[in-house]
Amino acid sequence: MRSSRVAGQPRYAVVAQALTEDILSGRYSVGAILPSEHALCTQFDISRHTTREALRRLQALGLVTRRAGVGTQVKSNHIAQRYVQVGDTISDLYQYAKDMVLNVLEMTDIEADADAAALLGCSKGQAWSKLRGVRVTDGGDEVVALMDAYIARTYRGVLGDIDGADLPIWSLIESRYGVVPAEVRQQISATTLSRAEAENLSAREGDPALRITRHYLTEALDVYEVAISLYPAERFTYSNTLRIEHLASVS
Amino acid sequence: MRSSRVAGQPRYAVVAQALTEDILSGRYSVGAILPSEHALCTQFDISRHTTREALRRLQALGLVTRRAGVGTQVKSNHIAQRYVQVGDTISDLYQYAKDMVLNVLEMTDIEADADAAALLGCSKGQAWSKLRGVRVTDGGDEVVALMDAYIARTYRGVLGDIDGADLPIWSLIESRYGVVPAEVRQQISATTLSRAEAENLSAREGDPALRITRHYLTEALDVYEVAISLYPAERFTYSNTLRIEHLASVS
DNA sequence: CGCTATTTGTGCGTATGTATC
DNA sequence: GGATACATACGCACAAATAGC
Repeated sequence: MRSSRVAGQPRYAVVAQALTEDILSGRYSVGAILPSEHALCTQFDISRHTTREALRRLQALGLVTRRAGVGTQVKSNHIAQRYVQVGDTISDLYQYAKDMVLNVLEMTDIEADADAAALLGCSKGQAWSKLRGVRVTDGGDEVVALMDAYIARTYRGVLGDIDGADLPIWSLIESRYGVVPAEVRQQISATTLSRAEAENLSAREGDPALRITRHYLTEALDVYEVAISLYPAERFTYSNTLRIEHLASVS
Repeated sequence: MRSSRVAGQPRYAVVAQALTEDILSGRYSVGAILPSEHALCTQFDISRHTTREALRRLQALGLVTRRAGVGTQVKSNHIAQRYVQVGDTISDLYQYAKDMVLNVLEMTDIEADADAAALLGCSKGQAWSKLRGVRVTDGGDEVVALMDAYIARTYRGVLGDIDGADLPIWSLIESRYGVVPAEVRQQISATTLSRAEAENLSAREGDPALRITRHYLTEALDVYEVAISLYPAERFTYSNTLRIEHLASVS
């Protein structure tokens, strides 16, 4: 009978380790097809069940994909170490909205001119709605941010929900249309307040401020909302935690 | 003989779906132990192999954990939608370092006083090294950022590698010590340049700037490096893309 | 403390279904 | 259709981890 363990490791782990090393070292290059399950069974003198358990590990590591009728194909020659934004789901992006409401100052329907099209990442002439508002603390006594937002005409129905809302606009769109942002692109820069911006924020012209621009994209990578927020320096700090994602080890 | 399929779905998928619904609906609450594999086998009239495949799916969704001798425990009652920082590995955090080198202005060994301990998240009196430097474009003709960095004394060996390096300090630590940041905490705020800062940056006192503070933590959540970078507003924009992570469906 | 019962983990054998070429 | 490869599914046995007596 075959010994079921080698060096205290399960047999499938030994096989997974060997195959992993072969892939990382380039002996099986990306795109190549690994030996079939049957071939691996004889090569390592193990049952098909054990072979499949080993290949399952490689799959979990993102090294291979498997398809019936084709085989096990090498997809990557390195073990990805991804960083994940922590916090339950997307709530870190809420941070600015907690205990705050958005008061709308003005709202207009627009068709994208050249400048807007460049900002929105869409073609000229597309139909959007634009709004300007301020985020104020729940009591309404302190203005935290001035926000310009662009919303694709498809989701125009949320415009009525926005004034006084304590949620971000993308969240209102999710509630009403069931559309979740598949991708969020942020840009953060420092700037100084113009005269008009300072007035809306009860601040002084020339004060330093943080500008955060967020593009919200659908699964098809179409931009459907853009929000540009302006925070006077002392009223807001953006913070962010990334945690390494440990993929299951092969050992 | 039992039919191997129901409604075109594999049997394990049917079971996984049923169990998932039971968990999401709260019939099995968080912390509860699911019926044993044997119990599920008789309950659904399936083999243990099929039961285990179904439970594997729940595990992949992050709904349960399994331990020999204990059982299958419910860990979550919702399917997480995590956002992942895109880009290969951690390279988005490189962005500021591409084609730039760090010129060290001064380096000192310190022991954390109250202020430093608060900043570093360590206890008073701990041994650190502190350095100040500027990131300049590769030609050396333009200063992009002024940086203060604190490095735990354990990794003091990298100090000699830093001057002229075109990599972030954490990367130098990784090369020399094999330590990868398990968690990175970032804080981004707007500020204005002090007189001394402006001189180092060839800018004017009072100019707006972006301040990015990053804490790098080990797996044990010990802070081992802190970097505080100051970027004059027009010289840098922080950007960031989060993408939703689709976990495998149970069906 | 050791013993036992329970539960999951590992491993083998076999058969059939489904996808691809 | 046939050959090949992975997917699903049944069965069995023993090992390892855990909890409770």
